Amino acid sequence: MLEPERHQIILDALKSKNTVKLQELIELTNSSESTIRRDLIQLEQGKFLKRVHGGAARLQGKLQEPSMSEKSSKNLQAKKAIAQYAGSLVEAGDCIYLDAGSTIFEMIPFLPEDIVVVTNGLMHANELLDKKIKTLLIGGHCKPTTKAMIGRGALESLEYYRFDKCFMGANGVHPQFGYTTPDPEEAQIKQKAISLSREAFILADESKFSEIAFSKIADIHAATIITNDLDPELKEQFHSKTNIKVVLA
Amino acid sequence: MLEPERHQIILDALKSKNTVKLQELIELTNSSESTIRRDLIQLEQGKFLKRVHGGAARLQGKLQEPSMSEKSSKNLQAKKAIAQYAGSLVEAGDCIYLDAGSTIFEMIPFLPEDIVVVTNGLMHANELLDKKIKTLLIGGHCKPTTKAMIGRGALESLEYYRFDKCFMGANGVHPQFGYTTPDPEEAQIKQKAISLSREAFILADESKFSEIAFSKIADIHAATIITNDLDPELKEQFHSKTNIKVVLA
DNA sequence: TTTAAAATCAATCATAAACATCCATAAACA
DNA sequence: TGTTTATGGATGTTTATGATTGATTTTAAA
Repeated sequence: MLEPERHQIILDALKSKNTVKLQELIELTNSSESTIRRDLIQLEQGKFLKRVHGGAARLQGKLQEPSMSEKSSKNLQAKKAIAQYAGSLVEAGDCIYLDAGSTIFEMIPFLPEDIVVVTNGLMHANELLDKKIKTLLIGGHCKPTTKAMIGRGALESLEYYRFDKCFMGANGVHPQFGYTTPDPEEAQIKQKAISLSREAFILADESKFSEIAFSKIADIHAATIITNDLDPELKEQFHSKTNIKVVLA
Repeated sequence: MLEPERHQIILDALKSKNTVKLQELIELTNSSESTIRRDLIQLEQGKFLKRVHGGAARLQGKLQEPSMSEKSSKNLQAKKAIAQYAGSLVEAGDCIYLDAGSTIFEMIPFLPEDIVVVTNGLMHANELLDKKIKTLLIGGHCKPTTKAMIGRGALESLEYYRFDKCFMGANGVHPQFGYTTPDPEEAQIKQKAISLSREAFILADESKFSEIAFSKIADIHAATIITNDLDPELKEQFHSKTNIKVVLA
């Protein structure tokens, strides 16, 4: 078994639980104790986990802000369905904003070619260019974890644009403040982009969102949530109490 | 079996899984161990995959650069020597500008960590982030071919910055207008960045540049050309007629 | 709290696999 | 024809791995 394979198995094991025992990893990978130990040392040096007596523990920081590659392996099926539906909403000639995030990333294959896209996602811009789509990237400071453009420069760059539609990942909505993004700078960008757009769409690939979670967005702007599996009762609550529409992909 | 065919098989194998063993590739392609090894070295240089002990692994940030990777490995050798020298000129604490281009791209591994980099290259920003370097990307329109940021927005983004040093690719110098970049917008960015920098360095990986080619830059700003193999006579002409310095890597 | 047993750890070593390098051959090229 | 290029094999060298050793930590009983 190759080293990256083992490392992936170890990291995957830490996704479901907070800690993992050395013996478990030995069985999972069919490797010797020595090898696992060496792997753990490497992964700890790379700041992927913390070694503890008897095994390894997940890092706190990584949990709050999972990287795009980790997220993209999860729920890919549901994500794609939602992304495809969202992509179908974009019409030729549109000028749209795409938020930096793994769910939005999945939209790109389903976009029509004859549009203009503004984004703050480095990876997104790269993918869009490969799809021959006219792409503008807002400037600013690059966030290492999510490869998203943030900061004062990014906010100012946004000022120049107006969008027909904007598409946001749902993970950025906070119950109290309107966003769950750990980074307030990234949240600012989201909010600004929504305010510059005629229509706002939020892609929720996991149905574990609550009514209150979106209330702040509703205050700011009319928005539509696109999801795949929503409790009908919750959906009714949305309709009656907020100006947020909910559609199923 | 032809080389492009093998390369495609290798890359296809990595599409379905994260890693592939050398032995698998030998069977898949009916080639020898040596050949596969050479292929993997090439593909790694082209940033298509990462070589690991026992085989190859898919790159995490799946940013691929078909335009840059097609360069021959010969040029790459000379390019790296120049890039390494250029990188050694950067000191901790510097704020530098990196032009979008394959030569400049090679500098990145040789940069110290404790610096701030502003760039207009999408791929450059991605690579810099992976090297834990604080990175700012100027906004604007993304050019599909070179993945460079250009246009009005990019120019305006630049206004905010001042650089200790800037590094430019030599292919952008025009005999008459000072630049050979086919795209005048890209040339504008170069010129602007140079004017914002205390020192300007031009990396010439091919010695087929002429005196006149740099005259316009000399008019604008003092600059240093870094190259590997320069005709001594030509070098003398530079010294006597322009304010451009020439150094060998 | 002290002590002993068990578990886990770090360090070392031998081995087999993988590696880079070199060289010979054959094909493509000029 | 001579030259370059791609390939496959042979070579020592390096690396990853698993086992072994003794040191350290945890656990639990006295």
